[in-house]
Amino acid sequence: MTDTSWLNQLQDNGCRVTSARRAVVETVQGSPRALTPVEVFDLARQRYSALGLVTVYRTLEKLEELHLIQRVHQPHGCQAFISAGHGHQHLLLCKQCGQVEFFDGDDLKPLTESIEQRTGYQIQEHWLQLFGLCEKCK
Amino acid sequence: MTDTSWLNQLQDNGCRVTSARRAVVETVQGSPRALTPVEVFDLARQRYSALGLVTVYRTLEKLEELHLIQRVHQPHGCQAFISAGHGHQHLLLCKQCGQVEFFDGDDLKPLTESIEQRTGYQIQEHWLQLFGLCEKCK
DNA sequence: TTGAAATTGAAAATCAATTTCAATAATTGT
DNA sequence: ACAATTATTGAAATTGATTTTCAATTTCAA
Repeated sequence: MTDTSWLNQLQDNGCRVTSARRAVVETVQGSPRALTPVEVFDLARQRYSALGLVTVYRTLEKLEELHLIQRVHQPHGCQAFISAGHGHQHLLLCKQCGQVEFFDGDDLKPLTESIEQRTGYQIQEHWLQLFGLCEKCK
Repeated sequence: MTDTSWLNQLQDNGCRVTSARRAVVETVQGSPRALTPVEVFDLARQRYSALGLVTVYRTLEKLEELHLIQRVHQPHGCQAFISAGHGHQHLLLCKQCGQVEFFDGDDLKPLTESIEQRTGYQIQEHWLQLFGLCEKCK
């Protein structure tokens, strides 16, 4: 998915394409790591120096609504965003460099069914995240 | 694990046992749901009305350090705490009433090994959470 | 019982996130 | 191209959560 397509999607949802949004979109889109709003702000200002932090928050909110980005939960904090995976995916995070990757192929059916049996719960969703070292960092 | 034992563990780690801490400990210990600092504050003041919110934050911090409680991450927020499970466990959360349960029996080895092969990552930890409806709520 | 040291709550400070608002910029229809 | 409409902007003010500071109090070991 390219920058243009993100901007197009924003446009298709009644948003206008502006320099501020372009800067935020290009920054988040091009990052292999999850970025906090302030990190996005600092990086995106290299592209558009008049950018305000408030606009970063607002743009991230819109991008999240459109499922173009998603929040990343970590032991240290949960304010960071990464461009979203497609469909149902799980996260793989490098504890060293912060790189985020997605993987699918989760065959959790047997596990969830056994838990449903054991606990009486009706399971609707699951979150799975793996933490480790990426190829470069290990 | 009983209240006394939590207080004993605090004491063993150089802390003093006070009315404020007793109120916080008893509140968090007895809750089937994850509680935010403010929720702990409101509930614990029923036991010790002079309690201050700052002390709640400080006590929760100590209890987390001793692994007696743990933070619960949810889509809506990540500020809530629940008494910790023993050993490596996973969370099962009721989306209706907020009840938290633990389960183990995670057989994720095959999955993580396959991901290591596929991605080149060296996986060190994993987080698994299931969301659904508990027996009463479904 | 006493005295040192930890703990307390209130107030102030910090930090993140949201709201308000007048000025500006992007689109639409002409 | 142009004006009119409407969304978007950044700054400032606001809110809300968490942390720090500090003098008074409480715990506990001797």
